[in-house]
Amino acid sequence: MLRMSKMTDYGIVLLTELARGEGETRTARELAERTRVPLPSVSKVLKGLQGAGLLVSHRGASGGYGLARPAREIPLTEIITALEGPVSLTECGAHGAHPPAGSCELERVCQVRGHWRVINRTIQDALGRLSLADLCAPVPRLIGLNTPNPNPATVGGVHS
Amino acid sequence: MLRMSKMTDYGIVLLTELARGEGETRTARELAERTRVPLPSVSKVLKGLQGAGLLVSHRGASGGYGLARPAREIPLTEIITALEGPVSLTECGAHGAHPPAGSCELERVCQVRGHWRVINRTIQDALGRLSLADLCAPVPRLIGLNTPNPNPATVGGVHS
DNA sequence: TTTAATGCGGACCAACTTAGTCCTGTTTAA
DNA sequence: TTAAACAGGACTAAGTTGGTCCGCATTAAA
Repeated sequence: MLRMSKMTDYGIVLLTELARGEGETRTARELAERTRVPLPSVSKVLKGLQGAGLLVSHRGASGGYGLARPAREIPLTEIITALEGPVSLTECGAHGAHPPAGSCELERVCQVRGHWRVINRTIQDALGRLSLADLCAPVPRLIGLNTPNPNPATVGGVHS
Repeated sequence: MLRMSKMTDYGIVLLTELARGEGETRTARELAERTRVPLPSVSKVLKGLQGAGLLVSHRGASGGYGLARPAREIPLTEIITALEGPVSLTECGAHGAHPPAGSCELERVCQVRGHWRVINRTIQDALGRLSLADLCAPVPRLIGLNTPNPNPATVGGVHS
């Protein structure tokens, strides 16, 4: 588990497809055909991405969707956040510094909260270092993610 | 979103409580009282952790639960995996190398899959570097998670 | 030997979430 | 004027989740 929703998954597939077309706008139908994602779902996801400012839409005949920014400037975190809210493994870390008071009834006794901030931040950093453009590149091992430290941008810098 | 289930959250709270007692066994009731987690849920979670080999249980009067290993040797990934299955943002990366054939109907056309392997691996690594013992330590900034890395690639800050 | 405390295993349910469908607008190029 | 396309919902079926409850098995201690 610990999964993204299917819609988010779709969203990423659709965005990469769009990004491959560099600047071209695509209709929902077209994207559905290319990616095999069912059209109504495509439509729903694209609406969401448009609302979040990642896509621009053109209505009317020969309308469609296009990236609002170059793929290089769209971090993966932003995509995920747009489609399923803040990236945070726990409820209590999701709303910035102050969770709505009382939202976690264990607040008073919970000894672990402080750590989640760090963990969530780590994951956000890891995801944030990948851009949509990276996801379009054919080779999967482009970034020195785990490989012990070829460059400074190693994800998370967790290495004790 | 991208949340752990509440049960997993409970599990971690319970384990840290247990770890604080170094070697002592605790009854489910006792843990429920200390953590304010409802007893039936405590019971359910502890059963799960026992089944996964993280806890040992002693039945009968004056029984209870204890850690199966020193807290230092229990990585966070293992806890999460025990309670909600493999840590993987996407379905298709969850079952090791081969997803059950056909489980993802986009398999043929999906251009993104390779990347998920890397991303999932990254998150697993990040979580795996923290042990239960780390979560018990009072100070949250013990590990140089982000700090040694004041580089510009920070994105995550979705919610300030 | 009896008793009471404790974990074990499962069935069960209500509430919520998710994915997917569908419909009626509105906009716009041709 | 028309048809293609997005906008914004309402709606539904299926699945998941959190939580409750029960009877059984085990065991320390009285």
